[in-house]
Amino acid sequence: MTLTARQTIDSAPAPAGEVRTVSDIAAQSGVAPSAVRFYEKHGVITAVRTAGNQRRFDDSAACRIQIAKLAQRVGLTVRDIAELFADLPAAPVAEDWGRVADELVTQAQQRVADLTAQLDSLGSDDKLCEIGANLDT
Amino acid sequence: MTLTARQTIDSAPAPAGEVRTVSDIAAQSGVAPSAVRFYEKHGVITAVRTAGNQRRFDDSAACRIQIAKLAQRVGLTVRDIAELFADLPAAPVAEDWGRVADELVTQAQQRVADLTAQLDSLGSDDKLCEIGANLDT
DNA sequence: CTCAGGGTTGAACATATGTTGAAGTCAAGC
DNA sequence: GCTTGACTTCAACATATGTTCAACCCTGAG
Repeated sequence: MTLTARQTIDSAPAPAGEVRTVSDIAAQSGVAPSAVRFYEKHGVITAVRTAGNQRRFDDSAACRIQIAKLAQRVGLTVRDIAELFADLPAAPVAEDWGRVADELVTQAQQRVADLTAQLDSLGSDDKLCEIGANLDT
Repeated sequence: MTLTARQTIDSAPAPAGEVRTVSDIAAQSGVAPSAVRFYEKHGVITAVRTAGNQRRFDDSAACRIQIAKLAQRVGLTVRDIAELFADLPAAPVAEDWGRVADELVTQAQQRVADLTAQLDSLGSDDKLCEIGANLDT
């Protein structure tokens, strides 16, 4: 452990609310603290570290997690979600959230569109799936 | 193993195509044989057994699996899918497939509707998620 | 009947998504 | 400066969704 002069974060001008701990985010987002650590590990949220190596989150973390839980319900994986958030700035503004929300809804709708298209093609007569066979009984 | 007079299945009047093996279904549906066994174990498909204890499927099995893969993409679990198929008759007719497809699309659309509703409520000002905060910078 | 190819089970492994617990460190009030 | 509660990491466990492997059994063609 050669920790080379790590300095406390409040030497940087934190924009305002940068003091959320793991428990804070867990409480705000309604998941377990272990899940918060899991999401950080997988890039869904990001943290800065205190001089003592503890995670500190900003307000956006709880929001990201709540969106992530919604995204999972429509079939996105944690990796998908991390990518969805990839272009979110550190301190997102309403516009940024709107873009992410739009993109998420678009992806979800695309999946449903794929679903209906594939179901249709499964039902079409020249396809593999004999939906509509044995009509002679 | 007290096997009490197990008799061959072709003593019953099989409706026509009841001779698909695991490999057949795997090939037809584009998944691995191990997945076919997995889906049977979890109630997504059903099999009858030969006198020698081998699985035999009808044509609907491949179709169920293809639908199952689509359903997974929109967030349904294998359990969800087994339930979705619960009211499918043994030899489904086009109508039956149609009902299942409709139900699946409905569920998928419901999930997207939930997504948009929840995203909206996250964005609304009196809610937890301060989407639209730090507009003072 | 024999034999080759494919089926059976069960266990171990693999990935995704988390949770729990142990052992140790940090932070903050007194 | 101590104490207590929260935080750290790491490993093990747990569930969902499969795959792979070993050992053994069935089926069907010749």
